[in-house]
Amino acid sequence: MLPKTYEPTNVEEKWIKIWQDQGLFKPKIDKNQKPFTIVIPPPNITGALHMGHALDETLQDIFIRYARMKGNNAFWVPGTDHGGIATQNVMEKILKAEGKTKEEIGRESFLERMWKWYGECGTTILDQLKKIGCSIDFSKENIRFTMDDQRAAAVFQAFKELWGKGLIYRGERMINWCPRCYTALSDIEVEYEEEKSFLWHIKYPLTDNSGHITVATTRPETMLGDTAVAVNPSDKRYSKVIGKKLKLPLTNREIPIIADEAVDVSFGTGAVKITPFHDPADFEMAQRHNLEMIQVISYHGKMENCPEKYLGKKVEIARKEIVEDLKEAGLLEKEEPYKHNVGRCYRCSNHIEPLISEQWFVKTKNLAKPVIEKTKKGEFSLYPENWKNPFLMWLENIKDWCISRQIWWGHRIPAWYCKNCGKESLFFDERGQLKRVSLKKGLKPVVSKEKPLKCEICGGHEFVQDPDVLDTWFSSALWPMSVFGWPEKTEEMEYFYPTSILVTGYEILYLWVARMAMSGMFHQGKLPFPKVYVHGIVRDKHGQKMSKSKGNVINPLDIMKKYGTDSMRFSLIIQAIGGKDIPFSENSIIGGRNFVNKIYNVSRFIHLYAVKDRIYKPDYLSLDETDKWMLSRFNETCEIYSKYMEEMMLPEALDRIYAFLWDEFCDWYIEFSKPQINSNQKDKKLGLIISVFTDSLKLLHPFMPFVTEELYSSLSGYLENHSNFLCMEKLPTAKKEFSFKETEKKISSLMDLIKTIRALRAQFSIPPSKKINVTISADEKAISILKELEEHIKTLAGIENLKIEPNLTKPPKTIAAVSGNFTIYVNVEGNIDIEKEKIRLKKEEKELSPLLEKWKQKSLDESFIKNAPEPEIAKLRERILDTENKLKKIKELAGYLDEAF
RNA sequence: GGGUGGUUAGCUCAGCGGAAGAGCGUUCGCCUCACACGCGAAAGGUCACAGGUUCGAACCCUGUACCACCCACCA
Repeated sequence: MLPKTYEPTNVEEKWIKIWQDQGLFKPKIDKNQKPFTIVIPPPNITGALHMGHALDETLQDIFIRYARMKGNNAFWVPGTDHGGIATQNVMEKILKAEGKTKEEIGRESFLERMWKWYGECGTTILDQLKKIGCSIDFSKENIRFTMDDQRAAAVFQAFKELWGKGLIYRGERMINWCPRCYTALSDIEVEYEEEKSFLWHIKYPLTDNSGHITVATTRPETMLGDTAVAVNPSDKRYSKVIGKKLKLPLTNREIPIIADEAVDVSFGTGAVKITPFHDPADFEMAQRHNLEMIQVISYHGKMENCPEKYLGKKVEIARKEIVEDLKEAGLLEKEEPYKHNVGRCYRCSNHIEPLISEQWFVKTKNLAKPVIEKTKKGEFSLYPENWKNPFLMWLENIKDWCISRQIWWGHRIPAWYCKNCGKESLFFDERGQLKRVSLKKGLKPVVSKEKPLKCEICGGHEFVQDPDVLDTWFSSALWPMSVFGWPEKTEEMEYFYPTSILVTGYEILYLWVARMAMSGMFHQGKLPFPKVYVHGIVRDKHGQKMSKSKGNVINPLDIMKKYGTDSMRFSLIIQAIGGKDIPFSENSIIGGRNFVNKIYNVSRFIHLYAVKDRIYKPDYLSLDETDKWMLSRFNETCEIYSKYMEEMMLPEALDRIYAFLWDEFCDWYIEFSKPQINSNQKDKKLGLIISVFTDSLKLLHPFMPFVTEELYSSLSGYLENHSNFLCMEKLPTAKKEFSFKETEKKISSLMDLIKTIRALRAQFSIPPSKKINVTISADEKAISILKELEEHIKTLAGIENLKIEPNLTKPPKTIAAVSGNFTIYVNVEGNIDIEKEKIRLKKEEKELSPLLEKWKQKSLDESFIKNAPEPEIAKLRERILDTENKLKKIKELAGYLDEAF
């Protein structure tokens, strides 16, 4: 005898191994078959997968398995991402734990450690993908990595092509600098967060001693780098001082008062301190007015180029001291509580310093254009559609992309410099390593994959490579091409590109999706995929983002271990409606776990009655009414399922199978069938049960691969035709000949009847073990329908003797209820509380009467009759008739009550 | 400041023009020979608020109020 509850662990391990060993998911190029391809959003090799990955991978696996079972040549391209800053940070932490820094061990050995880490962590991640059930071929040669040789070739090619067309340039711009990660970031790698702070009002004295000007700032420490104060030219308060000079407090410098339209008269004091080096708006203004720019905050986030007192101090500390010093000098007018947005690094959460720096950029305006066009034309679509507008808006306002990072882990920028020509432009550290490059003095980079042999300008032979690496998203942007071997003209590229769909979370829509689309258009003239399925973020049960610091992280590995992968997949997907965020808690898995157990028990039921190694087939020539009902329900389920799947409405499709299997198949059909399973009808019934159940498993398989594969395999011995693997089976489709609408109506009224009797039993506390005697009355026609279903009523309502008679008046010693056209009389012995019974009937009457009145009024309403569609009117009339009938019967019953007992 | 989504049962959310739904939780009765991770029966909702369109509105329109997220250089 099988255990009562499903044990997922061994089953999952078994199928992971078998699927791989059989090579079922190996990519194959077959020009006669249509490919269905998804490239995985490569997980960063930063550690373990989280709940968001579980969702992302599950969604993709569903698309892939569904496509495979539909008969497409499905290929899910796996791989991992080197993950730039994020991964470097992980390694820095590891080193710190060992008491080392990356500077101490040097660039080369640091990179060695990183590659070793990739070896370990990459494997861990692939193992976890297996556990999630991903139908990926995990053989080594199929796994891609954003930094392996082939991907490196793609990165170089892309860089060269962009450089060749003048779309990559190096320039000095205001960029976002993370002092913690010690690198520049692109604009979209900064996260803004509201912070409570102060607006400090500081007095700047005029040099002519004619008074002072008060400026308001949220960053007093930057005043040390002020090179002007700006006012609006139309601001009468300041018209007389424009052009005068101010003495910059705490320093010996003098700065001018300038006039600029950008200054908001109504904000603060209407006078703005201008720190060109450390504020984007000030930088622009400085360019208009040709102001000096002084860097007072270093790349390490410490004060520099400033009075001795603050030199080398961290920004936060300098801020406090400066405010104190101003207060002491009587120059702090007020300290106003103030909320404002502060930029934080998306990788380490530290404060971002905007500052001016020479970096590599990609010109994006023209790259975005073709993508905008494709999107507007509908050739590129996002699901859900709500993302279309934000996506377009972002592309339309796109800014140049800073692609250089001052870290070590990543694709080194393929730019080389002649040491001889670069005497004034190349800066080396004490170890002789190139640490900084400036092209301001006209040094020309040579873009090349290998070290150039000879300088074309001076004939020199010594070259050094740019010390920076590329933004990790630069290689990710090429992923849908690089995975197929681009820029080589490979067969894979030819066959699989463009891919079919991309599945990812909305948080990387701009960071990744937009850039893939641009790269695809630029390098291939084709989008990498026609549509994107955008899903939400897995949050905790309160809707909070999961984070280590909040301590609300749920680890998918723990969940899978405890409840099984199928349960987790079910629970995630059933909630993933419309791409919304998912509030996930351990509690929400229980529904999935229960469902897995439920279907497992269906197989248990089958095994209990079926004879081993015997073939069971449905006999479609001798179907009874319940068989037809069930086939018809399954048929509709197939129809709805495939409609939803085609529209990418996965949760809705899953919900339909769930409801079919649990409510219709288990709760009704199996129950209907039980008496016949103990009779000579057994084989026939089992045949149908097995057939419909295994077909349901097929529909369910993309969502819950392990349990369905396991059950299918355990049942396949009963099947006349079956594949070796459920995952390679063909999906069942709806068949017209199995749609029995009349039968559905009939059975539905039968179900109502049974429910009414059960309710009656519950109301009068008749224990389930006690069989009852029942008489059902109705008109002749309805009676004839009931007669053939008599047995089902008896078993499902716990009836000993059932009499079905036309037009009967209430027999003595019975309680009664009305269901549709039927009046039900249940014999009772002993004492029944007549008052209670009266109250029950009165209550029902009270509920129905006003409704009936309302409907009657409506049916008489001329404008309703005139405007409403015909079926609607008919429906209402039928409802009125039924209700009138029912009310009449209820009143009759109430009347009889007194004499009947 | 702009944009997007949300406000429906105690909780998490479906439904998006024709009698208010699911899962979990709650109450009552059942270890009925697949399943107590189960079965049966129930309780529980002026569908945020105010107008409007319509024969008819949770659903469409217009406002309002909160909530969430995204974008934006207001010091």
